[in-house]
Amino acid sequence: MIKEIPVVDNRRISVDFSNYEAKFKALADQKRLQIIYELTQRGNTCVCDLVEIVDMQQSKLSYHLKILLDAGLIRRETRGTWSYYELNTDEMNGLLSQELCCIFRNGDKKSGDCC
Amino acid sequence: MIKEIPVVDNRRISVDFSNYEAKFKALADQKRLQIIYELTQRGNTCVCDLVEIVDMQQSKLSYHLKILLDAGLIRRETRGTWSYYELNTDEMNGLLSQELCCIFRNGDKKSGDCC
DNA sequence: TTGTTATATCAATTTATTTTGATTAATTAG
DNA sequence: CTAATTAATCAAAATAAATTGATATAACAA
Repeated sequence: MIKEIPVVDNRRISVDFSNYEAKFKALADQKRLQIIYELTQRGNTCVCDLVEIVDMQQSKLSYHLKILLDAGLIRRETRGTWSYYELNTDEMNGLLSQELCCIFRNGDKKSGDCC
Repeated sequence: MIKEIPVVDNRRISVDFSNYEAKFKALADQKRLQIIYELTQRGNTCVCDLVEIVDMQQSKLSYHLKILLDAGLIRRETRGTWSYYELNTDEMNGLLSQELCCIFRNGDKKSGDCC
């Protein structure tokens, strides 16, 4: 069988795909999906509450929040000794389909709410 | 600080989130994203071609294709000794945003193509 | 200051995933 | 039949990610 040698744009693959890899990796865990689900439902939430909501030991929760934060899927806001986390709506909406609305993302500004 | 004890629906989390976990896990790898990208561009593609396109050894490619197949993100069709893989359009479109059109998914039937 | 709370980080361990090369199974060609 | 080809699977090794308990840091209260 005679084949064309395909041209593969390696720069794109290494630069661009790694970005998506980090984001999907952050989503690729049930505990983190649960965290995202709760943030989708509740909006801005204190870690002190999240510990109980997701029933996870503190250092473990902190580890998973960091992965979501580093991937840019959530945002942190610190008030005193408290940390509050919320979804990064733009990132999540740019990544996930409308069908996941109210599970792992919220509505778009334009099209309004979805649930 | 007085807190409400939150009610967490554990059945939902274990049953439902695990399904999404598997799908996002399948997406959480640069090599698999590259495979998906190529299938998005090319449509139905033979493994014999894919080996060269993504420049990956055969057993490794087979391993990654299986992960995508098991997650339901792609479909296989066998003709003789050849295997052809293509995107599972419905699954990918139900999962990923319109913004990822022509990278990791294609257009919807209704709204037409996106690139 | 001293003690307490909230949360992040660290190091060690455990667990899961990926890679590799070899083998197997199925199909086809000679 | 025998040899060659395609692609899946297997077991071992290598790599990566998650869990745990302990510690560190910073803010605040007494």
